[in-house]
Amino acid sequence: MPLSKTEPASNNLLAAMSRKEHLRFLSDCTLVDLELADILIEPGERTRYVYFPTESFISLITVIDNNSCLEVGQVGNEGMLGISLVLGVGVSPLRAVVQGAGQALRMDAAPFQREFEQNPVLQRELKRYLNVMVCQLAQTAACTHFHLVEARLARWLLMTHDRAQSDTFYITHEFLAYMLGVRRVGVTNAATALQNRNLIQYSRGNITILDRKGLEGASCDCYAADLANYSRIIGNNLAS
Amino acid sequence: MPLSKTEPASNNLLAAMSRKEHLRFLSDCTLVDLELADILIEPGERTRYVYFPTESFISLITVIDNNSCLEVGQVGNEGMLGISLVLGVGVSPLRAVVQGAGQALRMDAAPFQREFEQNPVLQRELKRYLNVMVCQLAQTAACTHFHLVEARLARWLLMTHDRAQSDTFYITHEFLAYMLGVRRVGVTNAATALQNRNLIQYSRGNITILDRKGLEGASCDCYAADLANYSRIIGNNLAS
DNA sequence: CAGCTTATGTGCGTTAGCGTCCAGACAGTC
DNA sequence: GACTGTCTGGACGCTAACGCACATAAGCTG
Repeated sequence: MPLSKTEPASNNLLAAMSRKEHLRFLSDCTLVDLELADILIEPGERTRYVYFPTESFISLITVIDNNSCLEVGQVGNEGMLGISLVLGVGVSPLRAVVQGAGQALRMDAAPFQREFEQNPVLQRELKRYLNVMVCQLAQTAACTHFHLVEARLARWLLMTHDRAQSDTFYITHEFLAYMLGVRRVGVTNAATALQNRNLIQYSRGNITILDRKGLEGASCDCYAADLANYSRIIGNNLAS
Repeated sequence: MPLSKTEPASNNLLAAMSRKEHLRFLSDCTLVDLELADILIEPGERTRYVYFPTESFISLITVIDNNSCLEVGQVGNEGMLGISLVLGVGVSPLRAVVQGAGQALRMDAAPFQREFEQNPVLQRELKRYLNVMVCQLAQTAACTHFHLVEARLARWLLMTHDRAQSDTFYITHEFLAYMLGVRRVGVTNAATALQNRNLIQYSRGNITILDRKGLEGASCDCYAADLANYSRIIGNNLAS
């Protein structure tokens, strides 16, 4: 599918390029629709495509002991899936699952690598972005270990809210449990607590953020730390 | 201190360079002695030096909530401290603490970046190494969350054994607790269990690995997974 | 509207790890 | 040989999260 001319699909990583570079880059991209729960890559698989979400967003998940899962990162229109190609490595260590349906720009790995080699602006952006991911990974490792499920859930909701481009999104407790690496019941309890405080409202998978400020208070500081890292390294305004 | 001519100090990342490149690289390095428990950098500080351990090794630690700590990586003679310079970012997200005293090659950040720009072999090595670190970070995040202290301790001992170049090294339970993000008593219990199984022997901080194979059995699979990642990406033989 | 599937809520007993305190035990020092 | 600081071991009650099983409830399908 050629890139639609009517859609002003945007991804922050590409925004810094000159108009000319940007157009050339887009000419190698395909605009695809990502569907909820699609698995874009599994650990150990070769990276065939890179994705630049425009409306969609993606969870990066570590799989351990053959079944336990833990989300260790998210990719929205601020980022890119397949970043390890920047390091010349074409095998993913993580599972990537579509968390929010929508469009994304997709490019084959080979042209992406060629483009990356010869585009200093893109290099700068992607290297910084990768650094942000590394910081988030470290933060998440500690957060997952030290913080209570309720605070971690609040953080997750905030991160997702930033990427969902909407106050409402679809995610069941079951799936959330799989992201946070806890029991479904643990999520239900934490979610009930947040709902009782009128911070969120949910029903059968449809979650609405009612009180963002309140959620920020309920979240651990990791959310704020991530944002601070992002703006220090990339220097823009992901925060609403 | 100029580089001693008698010491065949070696670091795996530099080994792939040609002899000429290697010598030029070393001419910009200083051979330094790292002392146990030295803090080489704190989160948020600028990277003034990069270090290539030859005999020494270093722990990378996430600091969260102003006091909680968690080790998320180790740097021995297979690696480098200051790797984020590869991404053009000169601020460390982590604390780096000397875990094993000994020598390391140190270089100022500026000449390192110049050298990196113009040395494709070094680029390839360091990019791959960074990829290994990212994989380990993700692995550690999940391991820390899902695995029991005893298994995590065994993993830590194995990782350290690989880098200590000796069956005996110095680390108190107190310090170990700080690495693993648990109570000192938690470490004592786990260590006692391992000692009772004749896998290790310790006294007042001096730990000796008695039965490496046994330790591998007591460890979670994360140790093996890390090794597999390392050899897949870098392709050498860190494993004993 | 009947029946099914999916999502959420509740209620057990169990457990790993926590925070805290204190007791022993070893090693170096005066 | 007594003193002191450091390291290790054990005990206490506490709590977050676990595993499991079952009960409601909301939407979809026929």
